[in-house]
Amino acid sequence: MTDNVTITDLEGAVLGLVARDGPVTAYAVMRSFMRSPSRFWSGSSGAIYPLLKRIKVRGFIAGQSAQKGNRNATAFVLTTQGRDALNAWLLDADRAADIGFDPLRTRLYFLNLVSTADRNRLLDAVAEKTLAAGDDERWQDDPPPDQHIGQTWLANRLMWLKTLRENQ
Amino acid sequence: MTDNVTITDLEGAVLGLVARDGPVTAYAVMRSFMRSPSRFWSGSSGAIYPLLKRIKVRGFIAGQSAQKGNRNATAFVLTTQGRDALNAWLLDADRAADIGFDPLRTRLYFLNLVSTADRNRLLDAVAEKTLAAGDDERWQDDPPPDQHIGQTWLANRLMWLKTLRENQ
DNA sequence: TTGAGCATGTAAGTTGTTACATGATTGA
DNA sequence: TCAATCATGTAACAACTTACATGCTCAA
Repeated sequence: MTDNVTITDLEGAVLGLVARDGPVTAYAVMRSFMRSPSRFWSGSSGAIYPLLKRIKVRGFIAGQSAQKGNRNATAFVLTTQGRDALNAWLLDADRAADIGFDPLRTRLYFLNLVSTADRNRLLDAVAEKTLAAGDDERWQDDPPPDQHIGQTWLANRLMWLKTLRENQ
Repeated sequence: MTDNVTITDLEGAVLGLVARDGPVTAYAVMRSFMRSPSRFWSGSSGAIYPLLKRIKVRGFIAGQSAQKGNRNATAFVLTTQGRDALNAWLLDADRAADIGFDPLRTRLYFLNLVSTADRNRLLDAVAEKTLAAGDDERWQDDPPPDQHIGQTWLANRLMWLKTLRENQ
């Protein structure tokens, strides 16, 4: 695909970070993903550095020299083409409406293979961890509008867990 | 990792299908994933066939000859080791409690980069598609206990969408 | 008899993981 | 001064996607 408009979700999220956090170094991008509470966004250097190189070649970001003390680093900024690609990804309703990957939902489809006791133990453990996640620094660190996203998501998930637990 | 206990989520879901649907052919497993409403579970033959070979080598499934008319096929069944691996994956509370990948949630973190009008248009479009998904055959096909999972999930998601839309 | 769908794969390429390497900087 | 962490990568490997190939079966 030499499409030059289609990007992956990881690439979209990276462009979003570059757009939002201004000139950012590769390391800063990496840390942002590592701080994510989701394992899906591992943010390993082996994923981020080649990705950055990739989207730079495609013309979505540009590197500018960013001296920090005695050592020179490269900070990335969004280009006009990058802005277009980001917008297209961001407002793609088809992709945004997808149900994605949910490790609990996936397991639920097979959970009648274990005893009711095991099933309930799992649901209770997940509920406890979800509740505890609200106090996790990774959810607390975000600035106000972002923090709201995480908190409403968690609150909603707890409601779903309650529904699942009640309906046997 | 020659761990022989750790499996990926796709491998776990495949083991779950084999356990639940009894002796199944590779093609039947593939179709199950293709019927999934989530793009995450693409179920391409290039993913399923090598995976099946992989977990057979690891001793999690066994193939038995399943004649179908004039043509001979292989149907897979779960082994005792496969059952152990499935159980470990299924009841792993740490992994089950992860928030996974949510294409809407991911976009929300960057949605203040676009106009309020664009943001609202996206949320409305996603809400509409989510509502329509409930009538989708892929959500309707499932047998009673499974269908319930999908329907409560969708209902809950609509509530979250309403919350997001109301809070500006 | 022919096209749709059943059924089973493989090859090439892309993307990601894990693990390693290297060196600078900084606070205790 | 020394450990942590900043900072930037790469190499080997694993897993997945896309595209293709092949042949069977069955209903119209």
